[in-house]
Amino acid sequence: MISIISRTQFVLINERLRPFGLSAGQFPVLITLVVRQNIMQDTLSRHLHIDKGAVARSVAKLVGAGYVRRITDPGNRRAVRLFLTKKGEAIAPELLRIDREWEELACSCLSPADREKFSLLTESVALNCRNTLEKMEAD
Amino acid sequence: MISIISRTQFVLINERLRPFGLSAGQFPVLITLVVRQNIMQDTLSRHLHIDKGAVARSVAKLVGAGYVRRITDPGNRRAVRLFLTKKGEAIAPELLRIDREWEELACSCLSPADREKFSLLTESVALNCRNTLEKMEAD
DNA sequence: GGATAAAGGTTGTCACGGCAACAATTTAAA
DNA sequence: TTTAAATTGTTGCCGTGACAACCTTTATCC
Repeated sequence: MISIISRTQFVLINERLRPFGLSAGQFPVLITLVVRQNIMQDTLSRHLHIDKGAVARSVAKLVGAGYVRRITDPGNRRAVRLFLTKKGEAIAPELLRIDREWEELACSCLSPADREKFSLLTESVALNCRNTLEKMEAD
Repeated sequence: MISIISRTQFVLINERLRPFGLSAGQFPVLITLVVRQNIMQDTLSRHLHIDKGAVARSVAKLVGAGYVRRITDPGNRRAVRLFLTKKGEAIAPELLRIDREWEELACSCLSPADREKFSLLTESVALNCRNTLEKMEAD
């Protein structure tokens, strides 16, 4: 069931981002940068629990499409800091709207109390999954 | 958060199926056949909400690996009916165990009441997602 | 019976994330 | 100070599901 939800999100986001020349893979990175800029790719990768390689590719696409700039970190030449461009900032409201649209599409069948509950439980499970998996990988 | 859970499941199932020469993409099909055989690919696709092409590929792999047989439907030459082979039946207990392992990994952080709640809410959301998306596609 | 539409499965193409390997840089340890 | 380990980002490869197009068969309609 979980993967149905996940896949459906992918389809919707893909469709909504197409007019911007983007696709679903770039959404998590973009929406994170809308909320907070000046972060490294590695931070993004860890925050989103997405593989470094995938983040790098996503960022490369966003840079290529003109929505994101990379600035080399002044204190660490390996690292880059990510910022939205003007073009990126211009679509931020639409990205947030798409995010809410998805939320509404997914949870319109739930009462407000159940929405809150679902959100909390989902977060618990997600973090538990990551923690357990990381523990297993350390073994 | 939902995609984190989904991706984690993928990683775990991938690892658990590797000794059988299989991967996560085949798991939904296999586990469905453990529960119920003699179904068509199209039925599988609709039941799992996975694209026909993806199901066809998954089935092809399972057939190639010796876990599943295809029998042409006696009343409809387009359709095939899917059955587990002896080899497939032999690993059925392990598949069910893996399924439970995943469930435990994901939900070990929840109380039994919350597990039940999460399961119900997830199912509601998933079906709502599919229904809404299909309605959108009909427009 | 013939024409058209729908159904069941196959194959091509694409973008995606995971895993792995790598290079360059930075940090930690000896 | 030197060496080893860790960090940051890049690229290769793989399997996956979505979308599309296609072929054959079946169903529907006139």
